[in-house]
Amino acid sequence: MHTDDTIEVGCPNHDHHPEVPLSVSQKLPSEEEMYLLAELFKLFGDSTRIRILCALFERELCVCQIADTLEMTQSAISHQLRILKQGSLVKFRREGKTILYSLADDHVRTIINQGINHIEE
Amino acid sequence: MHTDDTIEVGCPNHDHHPEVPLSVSQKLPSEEEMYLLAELFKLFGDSTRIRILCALFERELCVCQIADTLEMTQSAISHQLRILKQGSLVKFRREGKTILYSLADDHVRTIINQGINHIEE
DNA sequence: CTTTCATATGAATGATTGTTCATATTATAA
DNA sequence: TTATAATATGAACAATCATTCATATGAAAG
Repeated sequence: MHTDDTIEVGCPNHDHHPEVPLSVSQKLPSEEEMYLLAELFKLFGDSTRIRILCALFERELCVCQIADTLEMTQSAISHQLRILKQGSLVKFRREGKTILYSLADDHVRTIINQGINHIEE
Repeated sequence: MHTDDTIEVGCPNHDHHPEVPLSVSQKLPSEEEMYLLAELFKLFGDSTRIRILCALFERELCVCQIADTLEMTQSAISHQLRILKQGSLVKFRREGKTILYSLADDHVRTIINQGINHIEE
C-alpha cells in the first residue's frame, strides 16, 4: 500500500495548521472500514458486473440467460457471478440443473441508482 | 469487452422463457450509461482514493496535508488526485503555491455513505 | 450406474493500474 | 531574474484482473 520510509511534510498552509493531519485522521473511518469500502465499490467498478447487476434489476435469471442477454460466454459470466456472490451482491437458488441468480438486497439497487443520479447531472 | 463469436444459448429455464433475454436487454440502461457507471465506481474502488475522499469529508486540504494524513508520498497522492479530478469527484483552488482540494459535490458524500450503510449490516 | 446438461473452476494470457523515482511546471520570494 | 517550494507528470515495474480455453462438478433423466 505505501512505504514506511520518511514521508515528506510541510508547506505554508500545512505549517500554519500543524494540527490538521492528526485531527483529520482522527475523524477518518477506520482503515479496515475504508478498505472494505474500496473493496465494495471495486465490485461495481467493472462494466460486465454492472451489466449483470442491471439485468438482475428486472428479474431473477439463470446463468445462460444472463450470458445470452449480455452476449458473453457462460464462463465469463460465471466467473463474474462468483465475484458478485463472494461480495454478497447477488444470491442464488437451485432449480433442477439450473441456478437462478438475483440481487442480494436493495442496497445494490440503491447504490447503482445513486451512481446513475451522479452521472445524469 | 467480449468476442462477437458464437455465444452459447439454451437451458430448460431459458427455453421456456425465450423472450427473456430480449425483454431484459430492452429494459437495461444504455451500454454507454452502464459503461460510465462502472467507470464512476472504479474511482471509488481503490483504498487510497477512498482515504483521500474521506479525508476531504472533513475540510479542504492541500496535497501535502493529505500526504501527511495518509502517510503516503506527495507523488502517489498527486497521481490519485489527478484521477479524482478527471472524474469530477474533487475540485481545487489555488492559494499561492499551495493547491487546496475539496469534494466536488454532495453526491460523493452520498455514494460513500451508501457504501458505509451496506458494509455496516 | 451412466449420460447429459447447466454451471463452476483452474491455468494461462493480455490488459489495466497503483506506486516509485526522476524531473517538469508554476508561483512566490529574494 | 534566479532560487525555492508546492504540485504535477512521464516512464518503468509489479501487481491485479477479466477473459478464454479446457475441464471438473453435480443434479437429474434414462
